[in-house]
Amino acid sequence: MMMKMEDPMESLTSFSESLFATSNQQQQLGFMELLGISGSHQEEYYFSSPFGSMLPSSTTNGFTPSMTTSSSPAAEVLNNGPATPNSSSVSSVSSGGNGGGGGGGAPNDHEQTTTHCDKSVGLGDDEEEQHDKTKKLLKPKKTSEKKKKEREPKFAFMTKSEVDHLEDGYRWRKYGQKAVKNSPFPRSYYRCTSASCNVKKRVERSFTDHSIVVTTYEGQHTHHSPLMMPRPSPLASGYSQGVSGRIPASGFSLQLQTLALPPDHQRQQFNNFAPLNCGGYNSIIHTVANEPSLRSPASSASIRGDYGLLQDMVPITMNIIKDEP
DNA sequence: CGGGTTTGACCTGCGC
DNA sequence: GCGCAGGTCAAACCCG
Repeated sequence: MMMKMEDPMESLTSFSESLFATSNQQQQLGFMELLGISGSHQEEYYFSSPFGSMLPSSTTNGFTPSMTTSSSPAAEVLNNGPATPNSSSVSSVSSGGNGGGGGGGAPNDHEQTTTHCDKSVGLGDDEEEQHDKTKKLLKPKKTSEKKKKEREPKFAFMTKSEVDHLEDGYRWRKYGQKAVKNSPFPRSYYRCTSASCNVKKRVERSFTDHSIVVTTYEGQHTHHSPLMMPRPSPLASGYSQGVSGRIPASGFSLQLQTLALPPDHQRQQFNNFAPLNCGGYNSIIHTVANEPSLRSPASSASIRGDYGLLQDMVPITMNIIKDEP
């Protein structure tokens, strides 16, 4: 739909600028706030991972992640850093535009059951017809709903990772996959498994830099992260402990590839990625080494528990994001 | 058996 | 109006 490829460099610039422009206005937003509580016209936010070579260190001093206050339906996008030849670029954006797709009007699982309609009415004689009707019955709902479904705020991350589906503390159910034009990588669609939660997310890889995963969240979780709840899961427990007992209202974590940058750069970039760690939300970014062994859940758990490192790297308070002009 | 994934078909919006 | 691309559905399949 409105996905358009743009010049990576240009995108990065505009993206960064938009971020800077709004950083002062959205200084203390937590991740979930960014996710769900956004300005009425803020529809999609893009964060570029502070890790990896995505962001040139030269830009980090100014790159203050924040929401874009793009008033246009399609927040302009991203990019990525010129630091490496493989810098990715993500295109993007859409304002959720379509919202619609088949069944489009049924973002929620429970709503999907709306097959209510008259599946039983006027059943066809044969299966084919029945099947056909079943599908067509979805239409009334769609059309009956407002023309333009309210657009959920979106929030995108660019993450340098070898795994497509990054662990973020929530449980997701994949409900679709689609080939993306101009990209050899398919886009996957996930929906939060929680019944009353209609948060969705799209996961796709940057076709310019295969190592970068673009995750776009849409909606707002109406529940706590399953992984944050007391469970006999090493990962969950490790994480909980990792945050020093502070169970986030909305946990969020990302497994990111470690940087091949000096500690100072890591710190700086991490700080610049403050939104994940601000507003009182203990959103955490994890660094995961390239070693496959470290990408296993167990390993991730161990890393999660190592909040010391994160703490060392990331101040709980949002210093950077608060940087005044 | 329940829950998650795969996949082909369908629907919608948009650009031409 | 048509075609394209994105988004979603849901049956079939897979797996623990």
